[in-house]
Amino acid sequence: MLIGQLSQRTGFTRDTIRFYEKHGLIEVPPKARRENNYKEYPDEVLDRLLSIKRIKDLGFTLNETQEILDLVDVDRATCATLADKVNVKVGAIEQKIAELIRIRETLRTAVKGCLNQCSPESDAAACGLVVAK
Amino acid sequence: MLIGQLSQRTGFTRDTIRFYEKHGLIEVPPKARRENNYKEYPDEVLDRLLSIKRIKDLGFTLNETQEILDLVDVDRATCATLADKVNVKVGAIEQKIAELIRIRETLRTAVKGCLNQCSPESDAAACGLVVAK
DNA sequence: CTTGACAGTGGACCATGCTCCACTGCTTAA
DNA sequence: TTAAGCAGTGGAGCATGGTCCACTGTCAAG
Repeated sequence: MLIGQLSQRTGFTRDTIRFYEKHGLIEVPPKARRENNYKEYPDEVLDRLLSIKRIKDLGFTLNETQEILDLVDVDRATCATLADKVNVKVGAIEQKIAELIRIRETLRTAVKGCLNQCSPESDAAACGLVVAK
Repeated sequence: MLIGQLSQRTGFTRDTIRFYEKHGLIEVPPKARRENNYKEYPDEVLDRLLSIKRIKDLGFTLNETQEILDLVDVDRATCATLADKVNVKVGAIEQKIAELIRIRETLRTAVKGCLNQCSPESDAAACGLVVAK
């Protein structure tokens, strides 16, 4: 399969696919060239790209994505190992959620405090809504 | 005040303060130089940096931070205007939270599905925990 | 007088994840 | 034959938020 096909089937642009190739997320066997020097991507690369898409959509970075794929492909990881990795990520996500909730509450509280103290036309510099007093 | 003092009092490194200066988050009056060419930062810069710190800690980007400060300092914004801006940010934060929760649930579901189907020693490639099948 | 700590400037570099560009070569249809 | 469209390569550039480095100048203590 040529890169255009691969692009169509995965939704990644050619540039993105080449970017992934540069960065080792996908590999093309060095021999996989047509006579005209075009790369012939094997079906496994298609699968790999679809996996990358799935994993990325789950909020993993490209580095993490590569780690996960290597865990599975290279290290032939067990379900337990992979589940551990996913659980670590779940923990990280929960921290982020907690942090965002904290920030949201701070902002909400600040707005409420402003509404109580100030008229809508008050000078924002004075009420300490966001800016330090 | 010299930059070292400013750094101590704000917790920003000199490099960071200079970075903010380059990018227009803080401004030093061109005349504010000692004879030896050292910059004499007025107290307003200290306040400004403390505001930047507060706003950044609330999850705003540097660009947003600058916009907020300009709104207050340059446009002498009202509380209503600023509160609007903050509410927009709250909305954005809520979207992020929702997205993270969605991802967390997907991951949790995947792990559960794996636990049901596979023994811990099963080959991770087979169970579709994360990798596309 | 020398040494260290501080000040100044400009620019390079880091991670992240692409995106775009230039320049070239191959293929295919009108 | 010529033009469009796809393929290849290498490298630059973008946004974000710094960090670090080199090189130079100044100041204060011993």
